[in-house]
Amino acid sequence: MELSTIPQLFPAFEKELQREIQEQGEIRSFKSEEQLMRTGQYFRSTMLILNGLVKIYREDEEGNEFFMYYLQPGQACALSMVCAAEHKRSAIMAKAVKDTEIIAIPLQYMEEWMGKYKSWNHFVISTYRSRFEELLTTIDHIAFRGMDERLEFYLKKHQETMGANLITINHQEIANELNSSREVISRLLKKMEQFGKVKLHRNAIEIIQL
Amino acid sequence: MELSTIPQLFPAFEKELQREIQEQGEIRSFKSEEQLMRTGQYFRSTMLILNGLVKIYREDEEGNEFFMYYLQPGQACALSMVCAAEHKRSAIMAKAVKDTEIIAIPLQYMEEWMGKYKSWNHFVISTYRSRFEELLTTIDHIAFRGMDERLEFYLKKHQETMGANLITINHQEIANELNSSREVISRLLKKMEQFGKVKLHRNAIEIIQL
DNA sequence: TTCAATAGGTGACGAAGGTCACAATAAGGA
DNA sequence: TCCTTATTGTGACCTTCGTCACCTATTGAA
Repeated sequence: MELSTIPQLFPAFEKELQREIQEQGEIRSFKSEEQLMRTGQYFRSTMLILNGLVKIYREDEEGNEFFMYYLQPGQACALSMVCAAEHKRSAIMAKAVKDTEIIAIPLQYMEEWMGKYKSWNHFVISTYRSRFEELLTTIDHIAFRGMDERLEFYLKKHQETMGANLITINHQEIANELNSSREVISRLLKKMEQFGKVKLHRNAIEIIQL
Repeated sequence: MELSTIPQLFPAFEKELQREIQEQGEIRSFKSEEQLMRTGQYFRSTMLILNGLVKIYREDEEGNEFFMYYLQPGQACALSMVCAAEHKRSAIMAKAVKDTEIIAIPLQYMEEWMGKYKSWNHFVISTYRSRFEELLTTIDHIAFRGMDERLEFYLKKHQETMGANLITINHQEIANELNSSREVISRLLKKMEQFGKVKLHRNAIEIIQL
């Protein structure tokens, strides 16, 4: 990647800020399936996604994980901002779903830039905003919807984010991400197949009509 | 209230900012039970709570409401910030639970002050932060916990926020706020009474031991 | 090709929680 | 006091979902 991608991904940032990011930020690479953040971890930096794709999960004490939203290139992890700023443990887990590169911004710069660069300030705030809305949507689903609707929504999100109609995932993983069980997901998928919404394959689900 | 309370409630704000708030902000009063914000409404201002107490709810299309968190004097509604800034409809509902006064800050100042006053900037960001955490806690509860635990948590929050062991509320209202049904809440409360955790009265619940 | 591992299918069952019907108890007016 | 209304209690029943047991199908390595 290097010198070209920062201006491309963050065109709204001042030239000077783009330069500082490149100077002070530390690039880290993660293989697909690798964890970027673990629940309980402390942060001394926030992370901007350069390429790849990241999923954000909430975990409980028993290790149940619960998928909340995707992070794409050009976005930042709002939680890493919260945690770094408040010196708190991470309450979430982040996992790469493709090979992913991020750039880690140390806390000190993150704060310094807030006063120094308008665009950074705006970026931080709009990151909070958009994640706030994602969380509200998530709450809607688990509070008001049944597993069938949640599964459809999950597949739809996956489809949009990946830009593909063939989702390569198995039932067990979906169950984990929705905090449900494999059998339930299998049954619901079967029903969706009967309604012509999807076509089931081994290790893959083909979206027909959602 | 008037000229004294702003410095008291927002001591971190610059004198000049406190003055501007008083000049540009519009004070509004709400009786207990009155709605401050409705789902679907547009905002042109954000609101700071001066006194009283406000509850924030998520609503779905069928009018089910779902309690998320309290707002107390000295706090701001993060959602009104999001909505005002993005010119979006409100996705939440706010209701006064005591007689409440707020001060409404028009969008233009809210944005102007972001650059002008460090303390305002910090206030906005820390408002997002704390509400973010509240939402995560809420998600935890509905994703991982049963109704029994959620009810206990609900009562505990109520107790802490009101600073009283006697909660005047009926079972139906609790059910609404937890998006459950009256019978379920009645049964769970009965069970809690048998365990000596609460004592039930008409229109009131007395907290013994949670 | 054989076998073990992985993925998915299915029936039985139980627990949590929602719904319905209706009884029992206040509380508050007329 | 008597009647109406609001609140709470309770049993019966249903749906959704989680769990268990066990089966079948696919795949890939030995």
